[in-house]
Amino acid sequence: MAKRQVREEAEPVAVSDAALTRFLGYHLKRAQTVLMGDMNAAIAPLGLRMITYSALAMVAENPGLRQSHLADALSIERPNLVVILDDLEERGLISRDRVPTDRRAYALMPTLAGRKLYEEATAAVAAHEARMLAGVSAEDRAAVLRVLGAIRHGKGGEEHG
Amino acid sequence: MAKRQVREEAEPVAVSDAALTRFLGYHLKRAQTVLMGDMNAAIAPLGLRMITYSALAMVAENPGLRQSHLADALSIERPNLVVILDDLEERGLISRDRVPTDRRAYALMPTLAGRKLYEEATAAVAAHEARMLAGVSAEDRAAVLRVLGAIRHGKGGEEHG
DNA sequence: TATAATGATTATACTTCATAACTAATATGT
DNA sequence: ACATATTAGTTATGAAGTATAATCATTATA
Repeated sequence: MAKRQVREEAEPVAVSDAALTRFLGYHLKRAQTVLMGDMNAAIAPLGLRMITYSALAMVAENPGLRQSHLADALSIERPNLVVILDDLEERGLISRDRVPTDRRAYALMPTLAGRKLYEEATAAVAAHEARMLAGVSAEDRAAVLRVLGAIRHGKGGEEHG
Repeated sequence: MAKRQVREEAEPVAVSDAALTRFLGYHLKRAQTVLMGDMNAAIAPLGLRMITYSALAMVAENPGLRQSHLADALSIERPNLVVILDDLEERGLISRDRVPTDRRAYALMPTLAGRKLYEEATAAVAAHEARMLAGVSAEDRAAVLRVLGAIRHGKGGEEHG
């Protein structure tokens, strides 16, 4: 019988992305996508996504927080936060308590179940990130934080503009 | 007169995000958002977005590329690539040439205008990234590439299943 | 006290990203 | 050769993320 042409798994076909790999932004975006997807998968069993976890974490660490302040802290729009908090509230993880001194506002409070799930999720995220960074030195991690901080806080981004 | 209660610009209200800042993923996402937005703004005057630029760059550096291979290389779905290429083609930056040996496929080719715009955009992106990373040492940049590579290629992400 | 501003919400639209289904062409199996 | 399956590209469509305008209740301001 003729030697079967092995082509089973659609071999990747060499495409040079040298033009893009010279940019840190390219690596940044791709790594971010991978990490985000991985993290979401890690806490999906707990019924959380990264954005939900982030909100829960902020409430747990800043009890009494207002929604507008949380939205600012997470850099998301207020309307989009509403549905996230609706989810957390419906599942009994946080409560929206009326603020006596300002009855327009809600003081966000974690429930006992919320605190518990927050601890579990934090452990899961930490464990997963530790695995992802297992082979990375402490120096390299520190370097990454320096660089990401520089990017985020716009070194030379908008001078006198 | 009473001392005017200065509250003009909605001062940020201290919210502790210490629970999240311990995770590299948090910094990664935020830095990525900032950098992406900045880069898009940098090449917007050329009528490009990062995804359009990336596609143009790949075509310019890999003339004759097929759409499916480009989609794989950019990690986007084929249907979503179509509209990107439609845009580039309508603007005369690339052409979809029929492949004689396989009349289903298109060989993507940059036009002269496409090459020229690619050069301009590359200069703009490079200049902008250089500014963003102005204060960052070469060692730190190398460290970032190591870490992002480790994340992207899943160190310990999915062993045996 | 009338007017403006704020906190939260609703409605909505736009963008991004993914899947299913379709057409045309090529590859495969008997 | 001919039926069947596969592939390249496209179309249609839906889900998720993100942003804006408008509204209601409440608080601040002139």
